[in-house]
Amino acid sequence: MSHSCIHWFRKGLRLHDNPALLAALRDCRRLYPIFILDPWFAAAANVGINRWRFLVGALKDLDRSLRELDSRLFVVRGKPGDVFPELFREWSVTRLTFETDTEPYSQQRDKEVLRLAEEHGVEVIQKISHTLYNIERIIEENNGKAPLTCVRFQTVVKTIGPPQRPLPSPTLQEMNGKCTETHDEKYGIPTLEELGKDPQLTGPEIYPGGEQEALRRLDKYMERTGWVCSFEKPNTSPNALSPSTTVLSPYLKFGCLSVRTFWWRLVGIYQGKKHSQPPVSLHGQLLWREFFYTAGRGISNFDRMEGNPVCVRVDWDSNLEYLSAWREARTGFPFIDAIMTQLRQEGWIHHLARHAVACFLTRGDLWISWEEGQKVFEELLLDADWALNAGNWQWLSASAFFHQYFRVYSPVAFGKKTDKNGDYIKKYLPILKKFPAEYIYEPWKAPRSVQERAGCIVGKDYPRPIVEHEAVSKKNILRMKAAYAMHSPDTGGPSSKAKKHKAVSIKDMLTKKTKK
DNA sequence: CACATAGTTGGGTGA
DNA sequence: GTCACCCAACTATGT
Repeated sequence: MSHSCIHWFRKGLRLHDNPALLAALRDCRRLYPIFILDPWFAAAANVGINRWRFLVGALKDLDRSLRELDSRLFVVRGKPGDVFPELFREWSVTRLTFETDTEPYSQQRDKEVLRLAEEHGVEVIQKISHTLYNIERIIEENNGKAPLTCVRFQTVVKTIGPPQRPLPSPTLQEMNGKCTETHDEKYGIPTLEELGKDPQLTGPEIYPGGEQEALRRLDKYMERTGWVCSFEKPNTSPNALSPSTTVLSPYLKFGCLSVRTFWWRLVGIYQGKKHSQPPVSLHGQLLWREFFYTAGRGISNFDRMEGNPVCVRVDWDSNLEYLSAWREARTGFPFIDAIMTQLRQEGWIHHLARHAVACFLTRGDLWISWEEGQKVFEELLLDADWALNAGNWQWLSASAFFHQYFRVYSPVAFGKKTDKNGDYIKKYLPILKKFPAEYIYEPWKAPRSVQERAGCIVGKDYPRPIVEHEAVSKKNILRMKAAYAMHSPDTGGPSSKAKKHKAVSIKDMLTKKTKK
């Protein structure tokens, strides 16, 4: 019982399955659970108000749970590099624990903190619990490179074996009497005002942050065992009026929910039953998360086109007018605008809805760089997660992982498959509420008399489409073809393959002829 | 090295 | 409503 410990919460905003927190409690006399908030960084960060609210909710929930265990959360203001030396001295700290984070930003930050800890004679314990696997181990098992296909990824993790089981939360007995300082102001939970956000600007809080809500939500969905066993992602609807999937992603992103807890709960439900398989099953969804975490760790410049070895170089346009129209939900395509409205208001949209708007922004129609889309999602999504965001944007823009660029989502046809009447559009774009179903996806095609009866004139009350989908997408497929011709999968850059490409095309033509 | 195969979730058409 | 097929021809991986 000799240690004075800081447990540093960053992600992993939970008590369940928190190995670093449990490590802090061993031989511990005093425990300081902290969260560091850099007000300068907060003001500059590309984080929308909904995600701030989610974070504040998660911190409040964490503080409440810690109080039940006779402890408290200390929210420390400042930069980690400035804060730690002070705290080490003030609290006579001998040990620092935190969860491993594989993002480049975090790696760099933690490197500096490790140095400071060493300087102050503080022992550091890091534990892996944000991912199912040790991401570095996956890369090692794949000969030092991140796998680029899901099949390969699955093969590699199979050799490692099943993920570790989740650990129990600390008990009152373990925590008791280790927190003697009380505080209200200095280390209190921040308000939205303190973060420079106007709480008036928030909508209804559909997905409140916090571990308690995460576990409640998990329980709610895991009760439906039939649904869980038959879950296949492509068969869920992007435009259901209430989410057709679990919306556990924001809770996984902040670590309010442990991915291992989720994984093993699914194992329990699958046990002895016929169930869907990765990559489309719920287990599959968690493996996709690992897949992109691995890519983010193993591929340099993963959130950019330049210097990113797996990313095809495309001559994207910069078109502020198109970009703003997309971001502000006024492209004139109701399906796209409804999705972008839901994103801004609620902070979550279905995965396939993300596909539709991402394809539209990039290779499908507007020919704008996926990096611009990445920034908008980074701001507005509650579940914005660095590696997943970058990876999925590359996927959808056919820049990496996915290469069948001739498969284009139609901003008109795609939504009709699961919402013929356009109820989803009417929910998020009330101006179109009175449009008859046959015109709801293409209001510009409605005769003037129909528009008048619906009380919505296209071009006045709702925008005309900013591009003509059919014409643009055909042209863009050819532009993708050109980009691929210039791309070398080995070096990333423009390449020697341009020459080789001609020969390949001729060869393809020949084989085609012989086939026929 | 050559070659075959598969790839989480496209759209359109016609049977 | 469901399915097979075509569109045109990509990359990563495995044999």
